[in-house]
Amino acid sequence: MRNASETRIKLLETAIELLATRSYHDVGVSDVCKHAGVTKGAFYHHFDSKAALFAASARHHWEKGKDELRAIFSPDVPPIEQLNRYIELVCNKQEKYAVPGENEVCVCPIFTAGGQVGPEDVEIQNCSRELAQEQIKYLASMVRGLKGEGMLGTDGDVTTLARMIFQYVHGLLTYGQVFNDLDTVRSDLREGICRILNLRCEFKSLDTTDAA
Amino acid sequence: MRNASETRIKLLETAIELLATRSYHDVGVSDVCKHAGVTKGAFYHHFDSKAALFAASARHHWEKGKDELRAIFSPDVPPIEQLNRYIELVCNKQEKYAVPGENEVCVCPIFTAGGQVGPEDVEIQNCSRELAQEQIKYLASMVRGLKGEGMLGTDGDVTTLARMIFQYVHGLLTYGQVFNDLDTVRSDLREGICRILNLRCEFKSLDTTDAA
DNA sequence: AAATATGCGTACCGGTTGGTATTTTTCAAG
DNA sequence: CTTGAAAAATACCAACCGGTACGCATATTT
Repeated sequence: MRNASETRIKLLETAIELLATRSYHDVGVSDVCKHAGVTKGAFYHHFDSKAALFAASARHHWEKGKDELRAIFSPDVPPIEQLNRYIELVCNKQEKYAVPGENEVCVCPIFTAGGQVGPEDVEIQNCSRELAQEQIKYLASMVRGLKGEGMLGTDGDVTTLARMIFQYVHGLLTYGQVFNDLDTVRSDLREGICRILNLRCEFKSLDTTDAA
Repeated sequence: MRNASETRIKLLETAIELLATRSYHDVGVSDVCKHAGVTKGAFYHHFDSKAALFAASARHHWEKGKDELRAIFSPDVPPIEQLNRYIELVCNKQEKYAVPGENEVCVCPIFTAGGQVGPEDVEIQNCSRELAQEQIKYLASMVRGLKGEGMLGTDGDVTTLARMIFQYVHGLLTYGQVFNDLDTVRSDLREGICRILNLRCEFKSLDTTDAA
């Protein structure tokens, strides 16, 4: 009777890990078990179903990363710096979850899964929507900040812009995954976001001291 | 022995149709057969495998739509009009393949499938990449046109911009599919593309007579 | 210490799915 | 009309996968 919550967490994190580079259907319960070093008996002791695992897994992953997000999008951080850190965060995730040589690029496992299951898997879809919206909220606060400091060339609804960034980043990552091309992801990420925001040229550089 | 090529085409088109609203794994060979009104015997007479069907299906779909694309991106059509027609095309696909009430939004079946299969399904992935690149080429010619007429606010590499539009549209459609929200797709599509292109405000309207 | 509950392993089941073997039908050439 | 090959139907299989039954060990309770 080893530590129960430890096993549970191991399963949760293994699930997300595998989902980052493979599709929902490609990641089987047995896969997760094998990688987590437990058996199916243990699995179904902790979770009711495969869908339940991935929903719980997504929420766990989100909660774990929430502090990081809060730190990045904190009001203490200047908006332009928030943007830089967000971009850096996306890149860091690549290094963390991608498998160099095999799967160079990983997507947002939560949101992607939402698009890979049918309407019968309501649990997954709801989770996907919910967390996407939360992420967009954080982005919106950043956009509001940038707008407040007059860094956006053209006007635009804050929420719409945040949603567009989310959409773009997701599309970019999918592109990167299909082409297995991390370099393009890296180079397009910043420019794509800046274009959507219509960020004034003088603020586009990495150097945040420009903002002064 | 009914018309052989007819059944073959029926299978090809049924496959794409189903793939537009469901994931690659959710669309079974039996599904395709049932919807196409043939049996598995007929199916495996025409195709070697499920992967072969979808690869062929994607190419067929692409070839069928190529004339339309050529018409839209023809040098005879003013660039701004090309953009309008492209946006309209994406919306029209929605009306054609989406299932109102159930699946409001459909994604590009070819490219999406590429992200849903693992590296073992090389056939599908290659096809996905190939056709994505072709589509980007068409977009690039449009971007080049817009740039040539000085309609783009900031400078940018033509191919990069085309790729970004592709990425964005794909991300937007996935978003629409997950949230089952066609309205957002419609409203974000134009604005998102215009922002990526940084299209000068005076050309943003639908009315192409502005360009004069 | 007996009783009980929890954590987890082993073995297995039922349904689905991609794919095959075999037969029947259809059509066209000789 | 015969023949032969393509087209398509029927029936079937092996593999896989999500899920279950059940047993056993370790902890917790009484």
